[in-house]
Amino acid sequence: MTTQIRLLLADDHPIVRRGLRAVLETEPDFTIVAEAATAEQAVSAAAAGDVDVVLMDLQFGDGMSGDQATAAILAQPGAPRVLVLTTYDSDADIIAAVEAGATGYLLKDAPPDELGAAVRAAAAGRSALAPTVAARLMNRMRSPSVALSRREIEVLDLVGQGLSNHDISKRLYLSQATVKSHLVHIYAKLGVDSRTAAVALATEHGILRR
Amino acid sequence: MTTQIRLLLADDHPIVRRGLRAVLETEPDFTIVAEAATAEQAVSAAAAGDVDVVLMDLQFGDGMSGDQATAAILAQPGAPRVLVLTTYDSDADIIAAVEAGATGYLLKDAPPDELGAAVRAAAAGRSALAPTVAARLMNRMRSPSVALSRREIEVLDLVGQGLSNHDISKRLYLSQATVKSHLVHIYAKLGVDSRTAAVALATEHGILRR
DNA sequence: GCCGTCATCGATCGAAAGGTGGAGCCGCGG
DNA sequence: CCGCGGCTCCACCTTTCGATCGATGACGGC
Repeated sequence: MTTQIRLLLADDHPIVRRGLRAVLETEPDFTIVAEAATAEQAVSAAAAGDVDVVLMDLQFGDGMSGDQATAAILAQPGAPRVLVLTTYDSDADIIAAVEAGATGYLLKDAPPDELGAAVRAAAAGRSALAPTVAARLMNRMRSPSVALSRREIEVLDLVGQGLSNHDISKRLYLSQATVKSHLVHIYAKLGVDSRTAAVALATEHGILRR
Repeated sequence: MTTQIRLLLADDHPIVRRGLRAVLETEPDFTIVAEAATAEQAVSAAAAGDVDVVLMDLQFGDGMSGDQATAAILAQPGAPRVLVLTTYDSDADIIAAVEAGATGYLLKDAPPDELGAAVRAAAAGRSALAPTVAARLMNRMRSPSVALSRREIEVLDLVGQGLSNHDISKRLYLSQATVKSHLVHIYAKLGVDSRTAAVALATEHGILRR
């Protein structure tokens, strides 16, 4: 017989927690030891120690985000595995979660049996990725990793807010020449030739927050 | 004693349906008569007739959207009430649902007891709005409703994808003059003076999809 | 010390975008 | 019927942006 897998559910939606509980409790080898409605609660519950796998949502209403909580949990000795379970699959979310050390990444529209399989995989240290997520990761590996510098992101963010070069130069205490220079570098790195295209691509790739 | 309230759950996430079922079945006067995993299923299930309240998600993976399904359901004689239950609260989603004739609008992070109260309110024909949703509606009433025409939205959408005026004119089989003309009107309606600012504002207000 | 990256600034020039004003067509409703 | 709003187009002008050169200093790794 297999050993029991002890689970922690971290999601800010009570309804989702109830649904997960209903789905997972039908499996005899799963035990739900705790629930967390905030990322902070998840971190302290995981620190208590008697957890094998954390089912972690990425979006919490306020406070710490799911990927931050994931990193905090995994930073502790004897940390459990973290299986990210979220509604949508933006590039930024995925890479943030993977970088934080998540063992797997599932979407909430996954069928229940797939969920159980992913939990067992995570408990065994194997990674479980939803197909669309895997595809996105491959995509990211193939494309030359677009690494903008901090300053460039700062400029591009203001561009995305609709500011002109002149506005940006005042906001950042720069000359317009510098702003333009940053933009030239940004365009080169992203392979585009206009501010709107740069913003569109950066948003799509999760470099910018909406 | 009160009469039974017959419910239809429409959500593409199995986990959410399980959670809703778990939460709502504890109420003695609720009966869940059907579930729907797509908007189309929801429409046909509601057409069957033995439903009082539909709990409707707005985001479905593909096919018909929740607000379209809401409109389709309410178009039929003897239609049930539709209570929208969704994860997030963009302006566009809210107005689309309200215009489609939804009786109430709840967020999934609502506590379970609030959900029960909203269902009873909907069954009685009273409307139930989450506080943040109500606030947004008030906000929209106050601010001059920024109604862009279909063509203007089409143009603005392409602008948001990073296309130049020339690209847009070719894509829509227009002259650049026409594109510029649409943009001038867009800027006037939104109170901005650049394409990036227009895209930023429109995205923020939910006029554009990300 | 040298090299690469980042950040800063400058000048110039053509292209794109924005501002202004006008015009014709069509459908819908008072 | 006639006005109004949406959609289409045109011309002219100003401003902004992007492209292409260039340059300097700071910082860190090899």
